[in-house]
Amino acid sequence: MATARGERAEASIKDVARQARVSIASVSRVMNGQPTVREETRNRVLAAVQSLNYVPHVGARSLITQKTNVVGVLLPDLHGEFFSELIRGLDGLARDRKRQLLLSSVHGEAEEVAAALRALRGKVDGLVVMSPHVDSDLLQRNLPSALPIVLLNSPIRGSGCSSFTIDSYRGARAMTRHLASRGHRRIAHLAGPPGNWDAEQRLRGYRDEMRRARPGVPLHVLPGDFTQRAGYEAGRLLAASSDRPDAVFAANDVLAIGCLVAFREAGVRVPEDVAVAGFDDIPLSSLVSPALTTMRVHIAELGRSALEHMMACLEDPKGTRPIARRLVPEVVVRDSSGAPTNSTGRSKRPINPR
Amino acid sequence: MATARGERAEASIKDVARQARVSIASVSRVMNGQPTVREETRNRVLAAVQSLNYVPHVGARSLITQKTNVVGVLLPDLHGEFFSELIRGLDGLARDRKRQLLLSSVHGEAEEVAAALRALRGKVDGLVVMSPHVDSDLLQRNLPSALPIVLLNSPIRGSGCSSFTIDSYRGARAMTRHLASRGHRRIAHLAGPPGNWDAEQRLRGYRDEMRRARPGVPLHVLPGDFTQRAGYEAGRLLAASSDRPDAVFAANDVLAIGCLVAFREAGVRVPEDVAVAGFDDIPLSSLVSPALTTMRVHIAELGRSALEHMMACLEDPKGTRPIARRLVPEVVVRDSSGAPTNSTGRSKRPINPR
DNA sequence: CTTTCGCAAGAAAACGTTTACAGTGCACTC
DNA sequence: GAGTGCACTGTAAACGTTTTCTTGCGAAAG
Repeated sequence: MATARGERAEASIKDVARQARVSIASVSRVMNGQPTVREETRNRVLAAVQSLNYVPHVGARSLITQKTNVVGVLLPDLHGEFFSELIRGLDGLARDRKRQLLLSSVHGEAEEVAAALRALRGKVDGLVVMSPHVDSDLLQRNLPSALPIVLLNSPIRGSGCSSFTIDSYRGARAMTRHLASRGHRRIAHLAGPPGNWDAEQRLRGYRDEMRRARPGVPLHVLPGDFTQRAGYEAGRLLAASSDRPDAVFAANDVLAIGCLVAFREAGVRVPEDVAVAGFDDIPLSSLVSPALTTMRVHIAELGRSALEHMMACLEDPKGTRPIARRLVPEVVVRDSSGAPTNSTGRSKRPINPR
Repeated sequence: MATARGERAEASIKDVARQARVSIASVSRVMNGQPTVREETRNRVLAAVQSLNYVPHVGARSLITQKTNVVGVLLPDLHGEFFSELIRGLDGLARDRKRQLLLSSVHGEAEEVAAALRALRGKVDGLVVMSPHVDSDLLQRNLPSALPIVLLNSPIRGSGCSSFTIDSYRGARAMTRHLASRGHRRIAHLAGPPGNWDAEQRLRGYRDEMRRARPGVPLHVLPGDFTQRAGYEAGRLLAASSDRPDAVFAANDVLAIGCLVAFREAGVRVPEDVAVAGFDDIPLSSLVSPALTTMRVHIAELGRSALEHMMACLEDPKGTRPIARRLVPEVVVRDSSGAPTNSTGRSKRPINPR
């Protein structure tokens, strides 16, 4: 009973074998529930396990079984609700499937990604990688060759890995169209960081749809970087500007919310003076006021299904072919995008039931 | 160059040794940057490494070095900003120190915790455990004996592990005092889940401070469980109730925000009709409107310093003694708790600069 | 009474590393 | 010309498992 912590090294299979007066093979068999062991032997082993407080060393086990039950997750960053939602989705499935997640976050790209990738060899059965900077070559070169990989947000063509992406281009067009349908003419785009795949798709979607729906209206693109601060700065600029646009379509929700805060502080009313829309539908978006119109991405679902596919690959490496799933987000209309042109009622939506 | 993915198994140190015509020992020496190897040999090895795309198998390495460079993190759940902030803090330090995080989340407590703990043996160098249900015995019994452990939020006395906790009791007293100082008399408490250590401390703090600051005023405790939905339900109840309290002190921010939403829907004005306060200061709290008065906990910092202490223990196992750090949260006054009794100005705070 | 079978359990190889130890060759020193 | 020391490299044990063989042995079959 008095097994005070930190007193001695962990017991190994050998210790158990010695104490139970059997071979290590038998201990192993008992631990793995193999039927081919006599009742009496099993009991002796179990008793020894109990008394020594033996716990198998999974690291050693996975060396020989070639399975770790761990999936590596490589993310560019961990700030904000987008990533926490993603992790939530990943973790949900991991837990259901009795697997664990090895988290690795990276900023510096390039060399740092390579190092992180290397540090994962032999520790994971598969990899979920989100590499928003489109450095396919780098990734391609550093990927351990035999490891199943699922890419999030940035397909690498011909790489042989599966990818789960958000159709940012179509999403951006849909949102731009929505804003236009609300009667807004001069729609500005608060862009994401240059080089980011999603950000670029969203910018392109905005451009194309503006040309189609609002031909002649000049494009208005403000630089940003997916942070609330950038949204805030842009919002201040716009609030003070002499020719304020009718609507601001931010490349993600966090930017939009920063913008919202700046507008509130400056006394600019949303949506009366200017409409605002975001992208991602992070949980926060339904809680700010005015509630944010945005593109619903089902972030947690994205993570979950990516991991699900990865597990399928793990169970049947040869039976599964790489897939490229592209999730189409949907417009979620809330208060911030203004009343419909032919109606006056504010949308009254139930709260987001998490 | 045409190293298409998935073509063959990974190269091992033996393959490199064979190709470079040296022993595996020399390869190992080169990989670990030991100086005692001739220039020419080193080059041969390096060339082989390059051509075989060799990456050392960290799993195998850690089997013999007894170091994994991974820290396990056991959390009760992953919902909400509290945990994402915590993970952010943990990950920040992990990244700085070139370590990785192995995430494991648990709900069912008891047997599930034990299983999770076992699944970690040999995969991690240390453990950060958050077990809000006060089941110290269970934890105590299942903890691998030699593993450094840091407990988050729920000290186990005499367990020999370090713990980092929030002083929820003092925090709750401070918040209750604050609400009282704002002139509120009938202060209700929206409690957290029973059995949760922090929730119970907060309830106790509320009770004690009410008795001191508002003797004679009956306590009013509503059951809850740290979810937004529970806050919402409680808010609806209160809004419809005939004797609404002057103020609601929720056991955490998420509850408070749920409550806020219910009040807004019911047309109950905050803080004019009823004040609301939360606990934790999740990032969201400064963004809702009215901005939420709450106890600032510095969640990410908590995670970061817990991990920092753990690393210190890892580097010098004998030199560090278990510590029990108790972080005292501070009142953050925002709009939701009402104007000071002797002033009318709404507090105008800068936005939370993440 | 042999042969055959099947069950239980042990021996040993394997997984991919690190590292203590033992060579090997070579330049010095006496 | 043998001993000494040094710089380098190879051998083999170890880490904690799983798993394939092998072996021992009692029972069923002939």
